[in-house]
Amino acid sequence: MVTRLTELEKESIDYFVSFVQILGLPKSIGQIYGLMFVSPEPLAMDQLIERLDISKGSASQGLATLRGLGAIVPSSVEGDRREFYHADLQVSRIVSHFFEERLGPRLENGEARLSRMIEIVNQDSPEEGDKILSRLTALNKWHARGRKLIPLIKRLVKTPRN
Amino acid sequence: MVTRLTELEKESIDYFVSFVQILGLPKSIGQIYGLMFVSPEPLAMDQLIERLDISKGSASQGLATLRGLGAIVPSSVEGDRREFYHADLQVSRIVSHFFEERLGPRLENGEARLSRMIEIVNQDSPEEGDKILSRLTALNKWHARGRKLIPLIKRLVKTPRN
DNA sequence: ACTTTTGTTCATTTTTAATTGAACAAACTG
DNA sequence: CAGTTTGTTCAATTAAAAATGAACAAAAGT
Repeated sequence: MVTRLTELEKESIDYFVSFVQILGLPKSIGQIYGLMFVSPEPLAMDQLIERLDISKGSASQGLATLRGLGAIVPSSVEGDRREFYHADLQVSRIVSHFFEERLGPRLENGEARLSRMIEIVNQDSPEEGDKILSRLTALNKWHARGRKLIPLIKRLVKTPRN
Repeated sequence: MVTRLTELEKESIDYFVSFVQILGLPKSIGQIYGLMFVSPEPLAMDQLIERLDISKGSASQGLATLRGLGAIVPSSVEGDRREFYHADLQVSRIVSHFFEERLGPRLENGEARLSRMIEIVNQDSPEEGDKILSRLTALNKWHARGRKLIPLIKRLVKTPRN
């Protein structure tokens, strides 16, 4: 890193880097968000590039992703042509996005595959397939639970009570 | 793949490969579990190697991980020295393990880092740090929620009601 | 009109993670 | 006890993901 980062910034960056990695997002996104999170003023892309010592490409891509997540908000600065951003406190957006975009489609895809499997067992070997069928049925229940889990998590994650 | 797999096996393997990838586990683990899931008889390591066309190393490592997760159960076959395994239906184990081993430690680590950050702000800039401090406090609430979320998910995932 | 600033895109490079297979160890076999 | 079978470990290879930076485009300034 070219420009020295404060202790606070370093901590925040590390914090969010490890956070986004849980969700399988690239490190650079954590760095960007981490720096913005503790920055009182909004930041522009070239500031990120310099302070985090990342490439233009990573910065541009990272900002695009964070914008897409709603995790950062564009904010213009008087007399400056650049686009500035500040962190949106709604970390919930990132988490919600994760569950909606990542888990949701997989659940659906999984359910399709699952019915196909049940069909196969029923057609090909309805006799000896008992054991397998019960396993597949068990899996099916999992999907039902998964479907319940998502809105539940989203609610927990969104409501800022207590 | 050397030995031809049935349609059912292929579907199951694909299903679990994409499942374990959500959790960030290697593909080979999904393959192994997927094949076992639809296998009426328990399977030994060399059968996995042959049917899935994976290496000894992957098979051994994969089995070790699945054993560690409690996702497969050793079961001996009369008159055969090899170690056989069958899939444990408790998929919950895998999910629980994920939340306990992966999320838990990160939460703790995150909390430590968070208090450090709050300390830094209080020491270095108790005046102008108001904004940042409120952000950090917001984050703290997130940890509280995360802590609540884990047992909640584990309960949902474990109880086989409905 | 042309020069500069700001930002995006994407082919290449770098980094990271998973897989392989040879070497080894332990347990059985005859 | 020599040979075989079964399984683990780990250095080297391969494959997948992320980061880089040059080329390009769009808007602004002069």
